[in-house]
Amino acid sequence: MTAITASDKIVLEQPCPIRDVLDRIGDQWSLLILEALAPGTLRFNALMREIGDISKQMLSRTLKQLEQDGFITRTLYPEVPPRVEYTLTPLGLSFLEPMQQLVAWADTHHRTIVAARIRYEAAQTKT
Amino acid sequence: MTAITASDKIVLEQPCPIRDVLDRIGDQWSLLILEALAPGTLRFNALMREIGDISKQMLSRTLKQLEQDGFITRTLYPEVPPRVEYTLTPLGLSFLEPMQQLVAWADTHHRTIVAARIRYEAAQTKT
DNA sequence: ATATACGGTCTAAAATGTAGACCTTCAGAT
DNA sequence: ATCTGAAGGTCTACATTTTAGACCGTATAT
Repeated sequence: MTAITASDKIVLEQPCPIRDVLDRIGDQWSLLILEALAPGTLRFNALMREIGDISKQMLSRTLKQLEQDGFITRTLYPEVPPRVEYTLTPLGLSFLEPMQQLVAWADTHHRTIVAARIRYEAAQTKT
Repeated sequence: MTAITASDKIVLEQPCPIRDVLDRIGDQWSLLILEALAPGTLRFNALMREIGDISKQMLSRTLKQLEQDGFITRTLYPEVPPRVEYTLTPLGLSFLEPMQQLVAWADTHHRTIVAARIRYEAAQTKT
């Protein structure tokens, strides 16, 4: 299911193009990272702070994947201490539009969803 | 991160509404299931066949979560053998629109993504 | 002298996902 | 009469993924 195998080989393409893309961005962190980068370039630790509860390893891995797929660029400034900046590419920027629609939908409907959860829980509890 | 704890209690709401929603639908299977239900009602095993490589357990669990959150309804017809139908609710239907945009984006850009992977791999390979 | 920040990697442990056996009941094939 | 298969799941054991946290090197601030 993942696009990186144990031996770290890149799976270049999967049978279904839709799944190929959704599998990559439909994980726990990708959307959150892209959203964090929407306002502009950020450094590694700034991203960690922005997202709040992601582990370094997952941030590092997910950034690498997003870079592989061309959503972001990684720029290393060989200073000391090193500075690394992550920026959305044109592809990443173009992705923002459908993603913002999703975010807008989430914002509009989350009350309804919370209500559904309460209703569901109530239905389970009785009996 | 998940909305269901080990003791199967429902987490009714999370601090950030966007994450509350994205966490739920941003897993491996939710989008795929909603997409499969877009054309109309489907039964459990029909969904399995439609999606192809989902395990029974994950299908069962994900459907339960989607039902909790009000995206789908589950209707059990107490026949023998039992028939269970899953259908999008109005909320689920309203979600289709932003999701289709995402799918359309994926369809449009997946060639670019595959190209980016090839470029990345080439860049890694040379020493 | 010590602590902190930078951007990670590594390891061990915890959480999550998978495959496949199993359950009940009935219809249809042998 | 017996066996098979399908329905919609659950349960268990195993595999994979994620997490938390130590560690690395250098340099500035205290």
